[in-house]
Amino acid sequence: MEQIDDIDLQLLNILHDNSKYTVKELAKMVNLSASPVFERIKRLENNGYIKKYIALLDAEKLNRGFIVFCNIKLKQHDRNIGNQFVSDIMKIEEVVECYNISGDYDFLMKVSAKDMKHYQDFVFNKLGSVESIGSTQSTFVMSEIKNMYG
Amino acid sequence: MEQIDDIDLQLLNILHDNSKYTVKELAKMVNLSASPVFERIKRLENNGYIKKYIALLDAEKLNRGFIVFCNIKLKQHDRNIGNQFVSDIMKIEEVVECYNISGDYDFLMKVSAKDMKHYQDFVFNKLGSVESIGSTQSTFVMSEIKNMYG
DNA sequence: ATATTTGAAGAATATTATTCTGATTTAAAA
DNA sequence: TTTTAAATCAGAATAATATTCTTCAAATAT
Repeated sequence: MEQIDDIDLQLLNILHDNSKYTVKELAKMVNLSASPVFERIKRLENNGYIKKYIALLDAEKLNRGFIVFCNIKLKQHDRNIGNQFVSDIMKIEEVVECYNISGDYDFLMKVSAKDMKHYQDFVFNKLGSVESIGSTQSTFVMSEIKNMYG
Repeated sequence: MEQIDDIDLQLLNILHDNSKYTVKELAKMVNLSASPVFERIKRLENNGYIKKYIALLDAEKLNRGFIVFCNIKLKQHDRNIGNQFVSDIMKIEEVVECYNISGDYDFLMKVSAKDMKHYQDFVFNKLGSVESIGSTQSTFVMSEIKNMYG
């Protein structure tokens, strides 16, 4: 098991916010030359500290700016129903995140839609055809205050 | 206002999942040569469809694998209290997302901690010193089912 | 039908990533 | 403390990629 030091952490924090810096720029930021920085990043990638690199898109421009947190209660709590739910949810593009949670509900989903009409259509037509769902409860996002990924 | 076509959408979807492809690789995927692909990506960046590029890190390896959704009710609903809350929350590193929501609570926060002990410490010491908070309710994530960003 | 615009391909160039070598430091062992 | 070995670094050399530029073809408008 590899150990990481303070410079590795600096690099991770920088890349988490912006992965387009050149190694030369990163080197200047952490007071090293390019080659050790390059090697450190490769090591962090190979050891799994960095999982992947992605582009963040503008949800509003892509007609996905209407965010809803949707709580789900299953009909029954056996493994088959649970697996069926997970399998169904995976195929629905509006569901961008889904968690198995504690509390009154079984799952919490983050849903990304164009607008209320689109969300209504999603609930009726998409969720409506997922047999394993017992009940749902929608919490609408009025504004995004903080997002360390966005 | 720029219009985007099907090839642009393909590029956006690819880059949203993996931004490390070379333009040559992307060109092959969308059946174009490198230069038009390069120009399309620059256009998508300049027009704001692509907001930024980031590295996704392994939360578990960085001692942040314990996820909790924390609902917040404010003491009062005036602008000062709200602004104070937002300002305070911005400084707390465990809060990775925060939304102003409809329903019984005012805000929904996604909190990222090392473990239950760390979360308890977060609630008592960090949230405990945010004066604007009236009450909280914690929903624990038992497992992550789907994450289009992770 | 002709001019104009748009978008693409391919070559040329610039920049950056990646590798390699030698030097320096650090840590451990004698 | 001295010696040895293992890491880590800097800087040069090379390879790969991004970026620019020119030309050409297709679509659209005149």
